[in-house]
Amino acid sequence: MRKSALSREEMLDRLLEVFRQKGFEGASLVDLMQATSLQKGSLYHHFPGGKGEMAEAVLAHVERLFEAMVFAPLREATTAANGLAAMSRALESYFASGAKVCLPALMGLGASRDQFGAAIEGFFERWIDTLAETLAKDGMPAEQALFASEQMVADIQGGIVLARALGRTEPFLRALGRVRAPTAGAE
Amino acid sequence: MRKSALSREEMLDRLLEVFRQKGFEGASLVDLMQATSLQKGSLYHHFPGGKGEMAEAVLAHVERLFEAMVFAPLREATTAANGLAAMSRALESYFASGAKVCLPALMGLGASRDQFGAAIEGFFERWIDTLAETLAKDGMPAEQALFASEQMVADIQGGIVLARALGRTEPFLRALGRVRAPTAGAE
DNA sequence: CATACATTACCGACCGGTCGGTATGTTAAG
DNA sequence: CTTAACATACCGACCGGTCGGTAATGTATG
Repeated sequence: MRKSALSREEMLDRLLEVFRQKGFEGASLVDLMQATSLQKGSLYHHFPGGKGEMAEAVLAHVERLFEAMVFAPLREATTAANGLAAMSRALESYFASGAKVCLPALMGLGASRDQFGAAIEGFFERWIDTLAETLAKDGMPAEQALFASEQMVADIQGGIVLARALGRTEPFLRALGRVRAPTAGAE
Repeated sequence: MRKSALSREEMLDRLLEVFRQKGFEGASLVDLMQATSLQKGSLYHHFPGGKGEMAEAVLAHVERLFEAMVFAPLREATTAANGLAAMSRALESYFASGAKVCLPALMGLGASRDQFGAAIEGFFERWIDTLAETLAKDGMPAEQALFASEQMVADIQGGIVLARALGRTEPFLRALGRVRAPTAGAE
């Protein structure tokens, strides 16, 4: 068997970057070829289902990344404050302080939601649930923890929207600050 | 002069709906033709600049809609609570309880940001500024009002992201509830 | 009132280019 | 010498955009 020039992880990383910058509809095969340094036939060798399969694989890749960078630290944290701090740190680097976009959010807003709804839904459900379990470590009642988690994720996603729209990173960084802060948040 | 079958407002409304559902890249001229019941040549008669000019006009249209439905009520409100309630009501209907998307946000996240950055930035800046002025009516210091406004808009936008991603309207409705609630929010 | 004319809305065929996708190799490592 | 990785030539469909033309309306003129 001939060895692959690019590991599958590396491939998914590069494809992810294209989808993040251009969205599903906006990303052309030429874009994906250039990003991976692969010709069309080679791309279809790895992803016989074409662009759709690439996006599906990339979404699963994003969920794995989050599992390692965000969800696991949340679960392993002994206190809610520690977990929130770890999440905040991870998000700041993954989203490049708000300059880069959340692919599941972008695809959820657009028409690609129809095709990839399950993966998108799973991603956010897992994020919110894991976060709620972390908040419950401080004794917060389950229902309240769920609402507070939903609010945090909404605040973060809105922070990304504003950061991108305004061309400034501060709205995102302030949203992260609110997540870390013990005072603000749910009543 | 021949009278137009569709008023320009009606035209922009229908184009807006297409861009909201498919995004800028995803909306094809055929889609836009079907939505307006106009042939290609007619569309180019009204928008010589093509799809780009249509999107530009639609963004301006959205800002006018918000001016009438959201900004004006905010300015005219005598108390912050009244203004927030009016905004909340307007947003719930405009976003169809979270089922429909915010076009400036969608375009800001995608690649179309490069082309329409100014309009997108203006929209959100105006929203946040108008909201901050409303909060200042209750005596909130200017800087704090600006941060609180930014948080509210972020929370709402995040609510839309989550509502779309999860296929449920509740995350958006709860975000609106937080905006209306006097207790929660900025510390 | 009639009619000529300018103006504008609208139409649909057509353009070159790019789209996503496929079929058929060629290369190289086990 | 099999098999996976990679490459290339090619396809029909669709893309955004252009263009020559037609139909309907307002206005100026007689």
